[in-house]
Amino acid sequence: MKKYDLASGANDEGSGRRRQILEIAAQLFAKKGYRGTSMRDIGEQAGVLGGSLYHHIKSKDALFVELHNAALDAAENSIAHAVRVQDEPWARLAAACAALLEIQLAPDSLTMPMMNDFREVPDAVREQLIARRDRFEEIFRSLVTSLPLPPHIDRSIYRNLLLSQLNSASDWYRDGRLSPSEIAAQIVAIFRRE
Amino acid sequence: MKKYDLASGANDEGSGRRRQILEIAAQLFAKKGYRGTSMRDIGEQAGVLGGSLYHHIKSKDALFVELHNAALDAAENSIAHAVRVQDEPWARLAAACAALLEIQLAPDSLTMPMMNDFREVPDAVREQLIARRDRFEEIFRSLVTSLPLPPHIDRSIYRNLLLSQLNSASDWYRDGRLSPSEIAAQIVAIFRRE
DNA sequence: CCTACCGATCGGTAGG
DNA sequence: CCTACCGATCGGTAGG
Repeated sequence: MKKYDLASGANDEGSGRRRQILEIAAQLFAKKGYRGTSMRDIGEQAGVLGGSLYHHIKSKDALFVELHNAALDAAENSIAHAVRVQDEPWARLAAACAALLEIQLAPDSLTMPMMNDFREVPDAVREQLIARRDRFEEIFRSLVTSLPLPPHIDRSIYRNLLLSQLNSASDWYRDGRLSPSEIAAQIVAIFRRE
Repeated sequence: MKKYDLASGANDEGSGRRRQILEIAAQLFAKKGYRGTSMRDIGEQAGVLGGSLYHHIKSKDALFVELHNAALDAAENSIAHAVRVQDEPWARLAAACAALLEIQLAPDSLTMPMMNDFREVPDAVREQLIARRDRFEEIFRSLVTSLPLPPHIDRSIYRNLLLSQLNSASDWYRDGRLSPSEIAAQIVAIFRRE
């Protein structure tokens, strides 16, 4: 328990510093990727040398996994809350998409690096990431199952297409034009096919 | 001219070897990413030491850019050919999607690494990649412009969604179940909204 | 294509 | 949190 609880801890002084470091790391990982971000980069942003970070974290790998899990935890909570107040299947899906996109597209958020760049990560890390992501995707499996879709639509493909849509939105999104929830509305309008 | 012509060259002996190295590099970059692939990795697959590769290529950066451009050249050619025999706007889009997916999902192809992991690449490389990709996307801009879409659909968003769909298909695609063209049909069925 | 090497950078640690 | 360092690995090169 509280394995991925970034907000609080037994020791408030140490935890504030730790959380600050996690936020910096999340931003750098999101911007430069796992391999493109060195511990010295993170230290520089935090105002310390790279080696000093190891007082707060165990390893670069563990840091990355923790951030990834925290992001998915936050997304799950936000989605569960958004879906709870909706009854109609399409409305539930729309609420989930908007909640996820809101998190994915938030700048400077702890929850940004829900990454797809599983390629550049060590094997041991990738296994953990994939296991967590698979659990996360269960939410969408269930939401898609409830949808009244024509029989010629493959729901497995449909779900994967929808998820990759939501995950890669940050690749092309530039804020100013449309808000995350407007993007979500466009996605659902397409996927709703009406 | 013939800057990205991987198939032929003035010297057939040297070119065969070079092409082999490019194919190996493409597979490794696609699997492990730019930073996750070392010149020594590529050399190992080719049966030589890393340093020996520099007889055939100028630098890792140049190699990566060349592969990326070659992939987009091949995709453009394939798409242009597939679209040419179609008249109806939706049929043209469907043909383009199928052609692109066929390339994206082909295993062990030179043309695989049409990547999204622009994050982990040096700035100078990323600029070239993005410039080439923007040119590539013009095809889809034109295809989407011709589509009879309801007015509440934003065509810019629509195009980005479609492209990110096609680009990230390789993340979740597992062959055996559906063929690339069947995936393309599913995508178009959704985006066609009918 | 290899030997032999370069300067740089990496994740991480000991000891204070 | 720093100093000082480790072994490993990186892209790349000279010279043959």
